Amino acid sequence: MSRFFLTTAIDYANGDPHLGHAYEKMGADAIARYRRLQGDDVWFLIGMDEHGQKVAQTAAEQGIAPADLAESLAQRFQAMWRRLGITHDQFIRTTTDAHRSGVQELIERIFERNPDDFYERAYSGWYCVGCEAFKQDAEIADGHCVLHPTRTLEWVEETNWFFRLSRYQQFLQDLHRDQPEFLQPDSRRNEILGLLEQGLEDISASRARLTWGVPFPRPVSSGERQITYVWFDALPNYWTATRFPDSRAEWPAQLHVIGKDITRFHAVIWPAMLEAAGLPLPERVWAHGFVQYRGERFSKSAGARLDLAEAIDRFGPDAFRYFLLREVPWDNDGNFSWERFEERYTAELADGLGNLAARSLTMLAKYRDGAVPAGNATELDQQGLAAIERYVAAMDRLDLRAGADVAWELVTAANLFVQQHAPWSLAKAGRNAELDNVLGALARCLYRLSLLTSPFLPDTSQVLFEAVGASGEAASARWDTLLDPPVGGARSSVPAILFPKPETVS
RNA sequence: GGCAGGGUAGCUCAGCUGGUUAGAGCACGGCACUCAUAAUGCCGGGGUCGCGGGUUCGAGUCCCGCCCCUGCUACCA
Repeated sequence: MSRFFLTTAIDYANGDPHLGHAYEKMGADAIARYRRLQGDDVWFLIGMDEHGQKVAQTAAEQGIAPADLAESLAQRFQAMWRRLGITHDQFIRTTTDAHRSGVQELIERIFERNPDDFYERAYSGWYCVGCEAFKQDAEIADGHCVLHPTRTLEWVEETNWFFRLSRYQQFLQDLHRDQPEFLQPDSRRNEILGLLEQGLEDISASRARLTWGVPFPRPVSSGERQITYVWFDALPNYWTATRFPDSRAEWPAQLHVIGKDITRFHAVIWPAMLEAAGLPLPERVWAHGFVQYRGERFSKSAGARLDLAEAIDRFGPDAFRYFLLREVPWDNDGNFSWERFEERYTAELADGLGNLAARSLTMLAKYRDGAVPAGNATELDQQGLAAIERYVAAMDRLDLRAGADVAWELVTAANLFVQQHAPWSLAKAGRNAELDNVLGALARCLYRLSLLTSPFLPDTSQVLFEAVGASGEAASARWDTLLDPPVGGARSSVPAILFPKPETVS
């Protein structure tokens, strides 16, 4: 049994959870569930980034304290993750004392081990008083902040702490060249290699004008105390999480699941920080793509057009998880559309897995009164074992879609198996031994499917598991039971329809 | 602009080092079956493989040019 510590990006406490947030959590959760099935000792970390000027501003607009805004959003995010069946073990919040002290400790470690890595330097730029933040060229139009066109931008200089990121260029180039598995998929790795070719600039580690964040542990030479800038506040959460009193996480993490937009921070800045602090690097960073809606990326505004809670309610959390993980490739962008959702729901869930379960379990009830016969191994068992191998290969390389594909190929194989053996004919002819073989094989196949589908359809998986007469939790079943599912002699039952057709619903 | 990756059936995509009539799933049309959520199985229609050249006995697969799409091009979480 090996440890598997995985994380997702912490979500910014500046708005409600939307499809983009949910997609990442569902994918990471599928991986967590798969690793547990494999017998790993999993620790799954999720959380929220609650500092920064935007949070302070949004809170001010709402007339509440930043801490209250963070608290209310943390509740909303956690409620959403419960609704989706996300099985995280820890929910970190960057405003907690443990995180704040952890950040300061990490910074001190760098000061101690590599004193030259932090230095004071003037940072200058166009400062918008309305935003209380420095603006980049892209955010400036006609010499004014695009969000506050009536205000005047000021050219401001401040002295703050810088981190000597440039010193780690060679280290990072070696890392990405020698360990291609560190950052996946390859498309993202290539981008980072290209970026590194251009050379690295040092980055701010503190800011004078920030108000809402972790105090930087050392003052600048003028004596002023500043606030830790985003990189050194947010990224360390993966490490500080392991130091919470109630955490069983152990550094380093095996996997960071992130969105492709923050690849650079995780593939460049974070490894450099860890190296500077003398800490081991995470084993792997996976940058997933985005779910698009009518060709546009999900964001706060797009979230308003597709309400996440309503989308989940339409077919339920299992179907929602399944659809997104099967429709959107985990290494690239994909599209969300109700048309595709309905197609997949009908073809794959209702007519595919759902109907296979219904016909198999009904025949067990009708012909054997629910007593699952042992029977001999059949070609369906062979196909099941072959599917398991391909499933493991796909899931181990984090190809969630391919993993689901394998499970549904087994569904197709089982339907063909039923058609070819026509159990109804065997029953009429009184060919009982043959009928036992067929029904036993179907029960074992459903057992296998219940485990293979559990990362995608956790609730349905459990229903299926119990329906074939297995006892306990599908989620904690031993993986080796897939070789010879322990259902012979068990009592099966016919559950309610797993995936009702839309017209049946209303 | 530079770098990277793509443009293959209505849709989503496979097609390794060039080689028999270009494949899968979904959708669509017909047939069979009845255990099942009119579900399942079988058969079938459907593609100038972005455009134009070139190399070759032979190119979706290699080379050149062009068109289009996507990503990256650092202080946004």
